[in-house]
Amino acid sequence: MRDTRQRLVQASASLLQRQGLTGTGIKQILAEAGAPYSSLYHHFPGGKDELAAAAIRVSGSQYQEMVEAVWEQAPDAISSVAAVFDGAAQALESTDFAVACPIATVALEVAGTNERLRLATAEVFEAWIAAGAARFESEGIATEDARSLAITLIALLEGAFILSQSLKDIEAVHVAGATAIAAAQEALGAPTGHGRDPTPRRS
Amino acid sequence: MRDTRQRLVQASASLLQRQGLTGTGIKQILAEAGAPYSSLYHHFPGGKDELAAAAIRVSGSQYQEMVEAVWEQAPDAISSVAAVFDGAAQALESTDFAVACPIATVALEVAGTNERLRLATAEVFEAWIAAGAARFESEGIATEDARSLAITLIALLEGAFILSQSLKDIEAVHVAGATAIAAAQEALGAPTGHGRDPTPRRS
DNA sequence: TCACCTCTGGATAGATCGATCCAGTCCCAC
DNA sequence: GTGGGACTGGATCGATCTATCCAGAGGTGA
Repeated sequence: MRDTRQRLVQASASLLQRQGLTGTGIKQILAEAGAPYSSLYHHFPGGKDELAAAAIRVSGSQYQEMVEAVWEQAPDAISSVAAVFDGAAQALESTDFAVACPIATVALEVAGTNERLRLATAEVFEAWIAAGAARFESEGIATEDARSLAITLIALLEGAFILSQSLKDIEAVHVAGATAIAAAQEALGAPTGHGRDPTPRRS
Repeated sequence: MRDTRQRLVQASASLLQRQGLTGTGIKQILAEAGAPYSSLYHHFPGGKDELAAAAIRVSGSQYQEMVEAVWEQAPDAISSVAAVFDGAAQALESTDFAVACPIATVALEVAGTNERLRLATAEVFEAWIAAGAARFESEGIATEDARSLAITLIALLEGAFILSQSLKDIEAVHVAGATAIAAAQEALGAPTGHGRDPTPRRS
């Protein structure tokens, strides 16, 4: 078994997303990965922290790749924004609100308590912002506006995830998606006509 | 000491905000509150869960009151939105990014693992949404649009908190605040002139 | 004063936490 | 085949976790 390291990282990523850092025990990770203690400390001498840092970075870039794949299937930037929020809503529903942001829970947990892991989450968010900003720049939006738009969209998505997961209702994701589309349209200088119903119902 | 119960709730609220649920131990709460084990289980026979539920509800309504106080000091709705985001940014900076949303960390932690506490966080968010919607309705916005606007603003604030706390930078709160103002202006049917610089710099 | 109830004080139980340890297995180079 | 590094298996450690337990302090009403 050469992929023990990879299984440890994937098991950690999955459990961290659902239970957070302090809510996930080493034994649980080992059980899910089917690995003994010694494998963990062989591959990650730094223990839980080092494993969690790797899991954060891996799941962060996996999520980014998934979003980019969705993005590229839409014909234009506005449709891409809509597709990302629709996809997020669908993922929430089909997993009973278990699958949302892979790192948000951990990010909040470690922000004031674990500088090493805080930096790992910051790297992921900064990569997401940079990727989004690059997309919007290529649409002709000025550099600073592109960055601001990317931040706005990520904030809307993250905030909607919190509300949707707590309320067990995808309403917030749809509402935030409509706002995201409006913000993108304005930044792109598009006509003010709304592409979507701005007041979706509660599900 | 008749206020032991209250001290327990306040200590829990403070620690839960900063460390989350599983990151906060009973002993730490008792130490901060200056209370023995038996007091906790006397006032909260349900143990940690019951105490946490009380803390979530109390800190949720305290935060709501604080936001409403800021809201009412501004001359109009748009200024109120700006004041809330400015106040949030100031609170983050002055506490080294420790004080943001009182319940977001716990909300994400318990969403899929603890139904009782999930319901407590859902109550708080629903109360915030209802309060915001009522404000916007009184400004002449249609019921459903008012609710959607409230959800959008809360999502923007929560998402910006995650980014700001992880990146240790208030940029996201300022950017989200600008988007929130634009969304409120559009819902209010205001002229499309922007009240604020839409592309704030990084701090 | 005495009985009673609320609340406090702190020891302790039983489980689980992250981490360490070392013997053993596997595989590749030589 | 044989030596050696990479990796696994699992017992075990001390700390910490939540929760329970009961004796006692303090105030109140009869």
